[in-house]
Amino acid sequence: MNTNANFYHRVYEVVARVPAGKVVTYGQVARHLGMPSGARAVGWAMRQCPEGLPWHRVVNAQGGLSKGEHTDYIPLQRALLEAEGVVFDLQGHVDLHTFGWDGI
DNA sequence: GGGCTGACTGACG
DNA sequence: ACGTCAGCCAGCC
Repeated sequence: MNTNANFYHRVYEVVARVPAGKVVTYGQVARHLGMPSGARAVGWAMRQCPEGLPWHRVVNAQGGLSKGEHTDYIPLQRALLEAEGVVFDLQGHVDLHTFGWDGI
């Protein structure tokens, strides 16, 4: 197993396994890695923004990048998710009950 | 070794 | 529903 892999590497593994049209939350990924409260650490890993990684499938617990420090990538993420079939509501967030990937 | 920052989350008023 | 505080983990100075 890749248990020896670094924390951020595991994050990329999980995100890369997220199917198109589905989204996962930082806390969900963190929880999967064994850190239920390590959502910030996951966010730090995402901040690296490695190419080839579907970072747009990673959203916050609200179902979107609603508001925060870096909001410039929100419209980009929304465009990418919509291209995969994800639907945003009038509030600008995704329904995690429908598009939330429970295969994690 | 100590402190600060950050693509977060949950709880409280 | 909204604004604010504290907690959490990894990396960097």
